[in-house]
Amino acid sequence: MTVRVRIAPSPTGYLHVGTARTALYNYLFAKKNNGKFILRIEDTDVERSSKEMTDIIIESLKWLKLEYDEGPFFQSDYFSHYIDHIPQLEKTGGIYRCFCTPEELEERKKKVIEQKKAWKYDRKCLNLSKEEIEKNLNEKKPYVWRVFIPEGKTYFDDLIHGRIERDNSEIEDFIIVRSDKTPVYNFAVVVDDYRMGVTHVIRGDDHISNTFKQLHIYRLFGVEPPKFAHLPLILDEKKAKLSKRSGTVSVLAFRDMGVLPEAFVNFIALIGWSPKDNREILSIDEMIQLFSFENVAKKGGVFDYKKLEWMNSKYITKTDDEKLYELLKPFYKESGIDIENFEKEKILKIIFSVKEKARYLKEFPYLTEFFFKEISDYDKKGVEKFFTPDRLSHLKVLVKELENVEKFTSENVEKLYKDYVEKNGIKGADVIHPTRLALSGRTEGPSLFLMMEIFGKEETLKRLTKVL
RNA sequence: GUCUCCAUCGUCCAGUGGUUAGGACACAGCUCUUUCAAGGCUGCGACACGGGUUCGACUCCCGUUGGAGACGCCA
Repeated sequence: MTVRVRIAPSPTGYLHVGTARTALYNYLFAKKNNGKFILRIEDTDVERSSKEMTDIIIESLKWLKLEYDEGPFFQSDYFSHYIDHIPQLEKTGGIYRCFCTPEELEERKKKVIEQKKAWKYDRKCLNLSKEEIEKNLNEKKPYVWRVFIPEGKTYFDDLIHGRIERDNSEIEDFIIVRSDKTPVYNFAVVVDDYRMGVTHVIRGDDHISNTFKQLHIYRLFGVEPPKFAHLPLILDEKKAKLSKRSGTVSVLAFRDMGVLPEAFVNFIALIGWSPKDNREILSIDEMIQLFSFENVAKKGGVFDYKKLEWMNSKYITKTDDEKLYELLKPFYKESGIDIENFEKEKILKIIFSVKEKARYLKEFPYLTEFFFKEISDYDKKGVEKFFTPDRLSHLKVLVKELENVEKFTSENVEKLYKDYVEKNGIKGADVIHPTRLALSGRTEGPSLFLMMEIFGKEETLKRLTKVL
């Protein structure tokens, strides 16, 4: 039997980091087993679903390079389809009409909770007589369909947790069809997963309680349920389920910060899973190779921004300059610099000069902005420290010598500085720091001699002369 | 509150009866260096607790405690 898995986000918000990781694990499992990865949009909540969000979800998946083999399918396209199954289920005697209004329910629920008891639907409509039902129907009273939960126990063997069991008395007679005839999540999921031949349901463990309900629907259909794997949740610093309130959770927000998709995927993969040998940097192919539920943790994991930063900087460092050039265009544009207006070779060198420092692509413009604009203000402390009379007098001499350099390469410039320092018995820092400050206005930055080469002779001399 | 899940360094993971309990991030120090980073080295730092089982428990069982999740005509 070929493996078929799905990711089933609801288009009521951006693609969440947690959903992204669920998608990743589904993807890894599918690829590992030569199976199919399906995208299904769970939009049965018409009120809260939107086309924009659907587009964002698709765009997010695309950015992550988690390509789906089938879909996207939309549950809203099958609305009538779900209801078609009701007569079949009714015949089993496993579902029943409930005419209780939300208001009535609310009232009864309140009373029960006041007595500090757990609320569960009280089955008021379970044993309505044929006549009563007819009467209600004739009066056009709205009703929902509920599943009757018999006595006993419900259990399943989770691929990650092992057997999970729950007494049926803990499961209420839940609703599968709303009074407006639309299916509720638990019902739509079962119908779809079955229709699509989903073999493994891999989802967050916040769905465990839904699984029990869904199992009862499978039972009524007389159909073998799929295998389940409930993933531990991704947590925030406070160890609560990661949510909008926890900070940035939208996948595209990470893209916009300049996180590389490969780094992001690598990072989220490692929350809740790791290869046996503790490797940290893994390509998607390696992950596919190594993925197994045996290595998936049961415990929820905190989303550690610091580690993401570290990993992203690793990926940036190893990305080649040409590729970075392409990726960086929008980030520079956003800060008002059109790098395509400059000589590409020069931009490539600029990128190279700071790529080991950047943690996010977004940092490049700031890290390199002095290459693109004249310096008007110099670091205050730096000025006090480095623009002293003695140091400036050295610079003055250096400027003259620099003028005579024919090939203005970092090697040649460096040699010139080294020779000068030795000849005059001073410290390299005494001329290097003032030079850096004059060129960039900063006390820190890329390798100085490389900077000089990038600026070229003319611009270097211009900037140096300006501070003398 | 009820039910379910979970429990190794601050954080993410290794560890599946006998280990000096390992790696990574973070943090601190040292080193390298023209600066900041990066790199290299070192350090700090954990088996929640209590009972069993066993010759022997971080590893198995049971409790306790703690944390999380679910308790919608949301998904």
